[in-house]
Amino acid sequence: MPPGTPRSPATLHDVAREAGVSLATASRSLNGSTRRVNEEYRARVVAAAERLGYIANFSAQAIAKGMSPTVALVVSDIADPYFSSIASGVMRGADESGLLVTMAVTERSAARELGIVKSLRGQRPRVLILTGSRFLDSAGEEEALTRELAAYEESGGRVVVVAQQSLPFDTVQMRNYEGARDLARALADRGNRRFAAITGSRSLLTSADRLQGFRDGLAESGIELPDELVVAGEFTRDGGYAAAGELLERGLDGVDVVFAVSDVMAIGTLSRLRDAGVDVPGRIGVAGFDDIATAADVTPALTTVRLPLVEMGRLALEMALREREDGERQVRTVGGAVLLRASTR
Amino acid sequence: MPPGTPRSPATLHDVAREAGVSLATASRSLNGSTRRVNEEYRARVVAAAERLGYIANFSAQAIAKGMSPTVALVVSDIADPYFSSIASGVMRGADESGLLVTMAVTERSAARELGIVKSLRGQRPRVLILTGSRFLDSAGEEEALTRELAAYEESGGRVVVVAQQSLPFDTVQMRNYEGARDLARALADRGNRRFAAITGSRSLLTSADRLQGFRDGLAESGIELPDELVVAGEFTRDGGYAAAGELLERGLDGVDVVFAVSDVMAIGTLSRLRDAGVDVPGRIGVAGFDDIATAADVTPALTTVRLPLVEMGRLALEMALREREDGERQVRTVGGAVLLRASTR
DNA sequence: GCATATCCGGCAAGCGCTTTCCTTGCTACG
DNA sequence: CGTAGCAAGGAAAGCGCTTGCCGGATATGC
Repeated sequence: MPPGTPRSPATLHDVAREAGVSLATASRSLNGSTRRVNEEYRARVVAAAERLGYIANFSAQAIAKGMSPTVALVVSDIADPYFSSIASGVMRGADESGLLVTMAVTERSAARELGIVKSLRGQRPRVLILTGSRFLDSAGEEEALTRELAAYEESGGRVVVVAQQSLPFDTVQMRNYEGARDLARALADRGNRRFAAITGSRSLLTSADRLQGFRDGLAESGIELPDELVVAGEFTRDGGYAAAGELLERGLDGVDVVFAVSDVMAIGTLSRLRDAGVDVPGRIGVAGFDDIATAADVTPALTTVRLPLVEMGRLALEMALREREDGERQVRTVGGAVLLRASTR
Repeated sequence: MPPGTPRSPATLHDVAREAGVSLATASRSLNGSTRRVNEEYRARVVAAAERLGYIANFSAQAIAKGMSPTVALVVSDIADPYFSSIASGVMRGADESGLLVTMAVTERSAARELGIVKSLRGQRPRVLILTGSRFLDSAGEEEALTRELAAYEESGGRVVVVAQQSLPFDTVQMRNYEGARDLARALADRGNRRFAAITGSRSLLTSADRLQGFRDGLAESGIELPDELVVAGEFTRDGGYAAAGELLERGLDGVDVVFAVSDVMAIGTLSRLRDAGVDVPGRIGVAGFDDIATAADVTPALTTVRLPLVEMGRLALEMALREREDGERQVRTVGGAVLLRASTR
């Protein structure tokens, strides 16, 4: 055999031969089974496996068992701290359960999301976790996605969606509306009177809910959020930066606080205001939503609504792994805690 | 069949039957092959697949081909923006090449890293990308890891390590030493004279290189970095925060700039100083390394050394996918550009 | 002491694909 | 018109593993 020829890794077959037992016994010894195997054999097999550096071929196991020990995770953008925190929770949980995580990125496109789900299904993962907001206006894709996910569950998989109440599957849901409303109340209580808002695309559910909550919270104090002071941008740092610029052009005189529907956007806003030489919170305050890790580290520290992102990821996985009681859809809701920090007064 | 029975997804077999062709023809039509198949048949197969919602079973393909169309990515911590940026680049590249990404987290433990690599090998991925710094003092694990990786390459896989010059595999390397040296020069040129430093664990290669580069850069201007002003902490935001506290206790009088060996640590430092009421950069400046996304968004904006993180991830994957010319080890080096921002004077 | 139950190896049949090899039906050429 | 050459479909042999079933050996009951 010429050097450089891929020497394939030891197979179970090799191990069985080396240990002088049958394939079946080797399999049962190494990879778990309901059946017990005599300790003496077991030891021999384990030793042989060790000697040969045997590592079970997941694909083969997957195919023999009809399902692979992996969880598929779909996020909008892994570089976004919101998603990377959730992913972190999922991965930690997966590790504890001996599952591999395969991840894919939608780049916030409903079409890509659908394609990704289809291709992930090719893996026959045990669990599929979907995070990232639904769009109000992508009904076509959404229906196709629902069909795809339903078919996947039908074939024995489990899907959990994080933060998208609109899909008929197990859900980890966050109180977007309530959190934003509480934030508005807290801000109003502190004497802030005029507000502006920066939202994601109007069709983004999460964004819309938060905005509505904020609006309603203000309304309780008789405060109105004027439409001309609500500007939409991409649901990213740069989107926040750009939207803040737009707001600046429209004139922010007399506005006490700008509410951005996510921390990432709020941080963009903060930067835009800083670049314009606007003092925060002296001249104007900024508030966000999510409490991503850096929210506490920007200056001034960002007022926001804390979401337990890492735990949400973990929770999603737990729900997926739990035996379903009675075919009922599970919905777990996590709340947000208002965190008043230095970026508002 | 009672409802709720997992109805397994359509197999290639089903498609072949539906289309009235053989398994072989169906396979060749759908999943690519060197052999051509008559257009009429092809169309029939494709139509049948569409009708049945057929999705190829990756595991089965993997097992038949001996290798699965996935790239395994190992990072220290996905919630860390440094890693999530690299991961983002890898995932984008993978998507373009039709590969799935499976990811695992070492939590900065060499032992866990080894375990993870072993378990990932079970997937028989085409590519394995390792990011995260090596440790100087984990020789045992490192040797075992090298053996494991070598065996993996032997069996046809490709490994690329990012930022760890010490492993004998294809490498995307960054100029840690030079970047830090250039930063030191730039800072000294601007008239800064007294420095302190915050590093990761002393045994962390990346950290050590950056510190040494910084030292040597200062030395060119005849400036010394006193040992008592170098404090080590965890390679995280909290580590930076804690280390800065330690530095504060030791007394920072007269120090012009604190250099933290990573932006994440620098941001912790910034927060610690802010909490202590120390004006940055008025009383003291802070500099980091990496240029993670938020570096520009903290206030004051962080002086740092820019590394093209996303591109590094993408590059790593490209290298792995490129045919190896002649068994030679490839090393690609990316440089860092000094970015003087508001956090230093 | 015999029948029955229990334990545990091993055999072999898959799991869903790819790919080699065989076969058939053409085209091309002398 | 005969034969070599080629294109393309199909049969079947795996790929590495799990697991239902069989059967020999040992334990248990009357």
